[in-house]
Amino acid sequence: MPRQVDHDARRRQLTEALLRIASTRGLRAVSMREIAAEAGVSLRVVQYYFTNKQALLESGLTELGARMDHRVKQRAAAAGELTPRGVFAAVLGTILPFDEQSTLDSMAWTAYYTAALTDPALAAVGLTLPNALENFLTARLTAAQQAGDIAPDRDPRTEVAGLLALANGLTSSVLSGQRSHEAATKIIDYHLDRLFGPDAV
Amino acid sequence: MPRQVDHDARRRQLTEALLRIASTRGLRAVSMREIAAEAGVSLRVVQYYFTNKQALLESGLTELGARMDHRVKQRAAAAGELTPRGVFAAVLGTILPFDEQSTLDSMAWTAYYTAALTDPALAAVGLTLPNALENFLTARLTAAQQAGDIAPDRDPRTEVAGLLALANGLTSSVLSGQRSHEAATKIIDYHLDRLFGPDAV
DNA sequence: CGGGAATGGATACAGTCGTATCCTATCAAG
DNA sequence: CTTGATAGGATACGACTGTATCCATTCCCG
Repeated sequence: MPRQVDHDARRRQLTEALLRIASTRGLRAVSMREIAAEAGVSLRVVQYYFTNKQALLESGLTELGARMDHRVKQRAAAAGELTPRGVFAAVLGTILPFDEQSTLDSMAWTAYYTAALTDPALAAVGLTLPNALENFLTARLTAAQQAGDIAPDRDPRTEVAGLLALANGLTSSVLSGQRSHEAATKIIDYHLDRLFGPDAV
Repeated sequence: MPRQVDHDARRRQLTEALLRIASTRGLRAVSMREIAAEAGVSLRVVQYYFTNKQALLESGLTELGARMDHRVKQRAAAAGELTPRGVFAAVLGTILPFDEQSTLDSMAWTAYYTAALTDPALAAVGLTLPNALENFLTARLTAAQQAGDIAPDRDPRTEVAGLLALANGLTSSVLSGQRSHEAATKIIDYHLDRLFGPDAV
């Protein structure tokens, strides 16, 4: 066995095992031993690379945020030159679970969100991405308004808050099987139509 | 000690203790012994009135649904004669946490919702109320459309789905402290204005 | 080439969990 | 007054939890 080990890779491996458990069986099924089994290592290894279970949990949340961030950028890049409406469609469309992996991540995200309601340490880590998203979109919408792309009587921050809440609520209903991904996308498109006007691209 | 005991009252007492724990410390903090301590009884009593922890959990979810149902009717009654818009304002306003008790219940509801994602038994119990709400509001909106209260090109079910998702998403952000109750109410009112027209009561 | 750090296997510890069992009061009915 | 069901206190069980410790490798560096 080598003495030199890529610690970051090891930690990533364990974090991914953690997220796999959390997204399929819930955060309550996450234990040190379960992570070890899922990652195919011994319990000692999990202890070796993470001082605490708490540290492990926070690492999982950070990884989830990074994945979401990466997905948004990937979507935006695939769409090429983006109109203001295109930016919103990309971001909100990325919040919705649209393939198996993003569905699993949304499950894990929901589990973390709930845990954060009664665990301040997780709340601090978990709120950074949503807040950043809201600020980013608000800035974009304010610029779009100054460019005349949306009506001047709209309040950008209120609009963005509503759209993000809508996307989150729709994610919930898609995860619980109440609605399909397509139905949720239609509802978002419908609201974007109302905001940007029906003939905006 | 009497031999005759009101079993329903006993079960309600225990269920309320369970919900108090779930809403303040999360479902993960709910154990048979914690419920006993919270209710001021012995562990044996909890076992005596509920065969399982699972039965206890399902009872908590049922009670949460009943509370929500009761609150909606109370609000609607307080508003007296209700316009179509009034019905929507009452229902959606009741979904949002608006006082301490409803905030606690929303916390517990969120915890249950997340648990239901990986626990089919809970999902069966938990989805009945949301589905009933959606059907009820869709019927109301369809009637309002036939009466000419909303534009004929709107799809009632899509509108209702969007509004319920919005209310749920706003509830999440209020619970996590991202937004105040007033800000959330404003966003809902704003969307109701767009649906019913700004001069509807 | 030998020693000390890096890595991880094996095991132990004190708690807590859900559940089961044993046993004792209490009270309604015969 | 006695009997038997009801109600609940006390305690035990095995499984699982997070964490700590002991010990054997392996490999880099002097």
